[in-house]
Amino acid sequence: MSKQAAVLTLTDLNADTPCCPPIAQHRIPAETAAVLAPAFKALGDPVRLQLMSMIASAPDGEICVCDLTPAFELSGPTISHHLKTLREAGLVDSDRRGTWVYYRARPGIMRQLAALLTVDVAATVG
Amino acid sequence: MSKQAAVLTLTDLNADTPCCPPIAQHRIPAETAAVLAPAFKALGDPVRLQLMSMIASAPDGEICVCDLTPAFELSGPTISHHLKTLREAGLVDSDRRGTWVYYRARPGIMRQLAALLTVDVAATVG
DNA sequence: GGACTGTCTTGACGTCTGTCGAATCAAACG
DNA sequence: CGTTTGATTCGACAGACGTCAAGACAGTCC
Repeated sequence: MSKQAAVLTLTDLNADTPCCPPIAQHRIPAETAAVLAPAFKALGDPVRLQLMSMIASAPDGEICVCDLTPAFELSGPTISHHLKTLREAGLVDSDRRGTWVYYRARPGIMRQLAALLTVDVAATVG
Repeated sequence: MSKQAAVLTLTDLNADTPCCPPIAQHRIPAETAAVLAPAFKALGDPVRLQLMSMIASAPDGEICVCDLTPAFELSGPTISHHLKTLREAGLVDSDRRGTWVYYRARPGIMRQLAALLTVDVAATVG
């Protein structure tokens, strides 16, 4: 209900245009924090950070789950669970083609997060 | 003990030189993920993300806890706990001057995290 | 020194998270 | 259609996390 003006959805983060200035420039509003924090949270696990890296750096822009699972000493369900977390955070997209499922990074939101952390050298005073 | 070659400490992240290429370029090793994931994790809470933003965007480069606490509808100990988390993640530094405690952002590690998330436009194929 | 203010630590409680084994779903192949 | 292979979902469990009330600590002012 009510104020939908401040509402920001994960879909918006797909865009290439930055949603917000760096946190070092302006204090971010609670609504923005509520939307972006889950994305950082998803990257806050070593396994997921590696998964994200493997997906984002895949030569063909996508990678099969069958290539991800054996890279860790974890069970299939656990990897699947982490992938679901990345998916729900809007960081990756999945796509079943025949027997195999492929994962692809969504560069838009990654750019958003990177922009948010950008520190202007001039801003660090002197 | 043993292999200290691959060990990466939080102190290293203070430097201005990037510790690693973007995750979209190369798969990051497990050791790097283990060190950087906690920093993302620390930003993975809405309250801490706002705290980090308030600290990083403070006009004087630092901000008093007494200015942070009333900005949230949370108890003092809870804010203190979140600040401790940010401190242990290497994202901020604290400094007591008289009665008040001031927090300051550490731009080095923020640059590291931003660099890690950088997505080269040319890398997104076409 | 004693009282007061501001901040941090401790202890406790409910919730969320990471992990696995077992079961289930989806597609391909006999 | 039954079997096999790959991926996800379900159920369960230990451990971590977010929160607060109460207490402890640091510094100031009288």
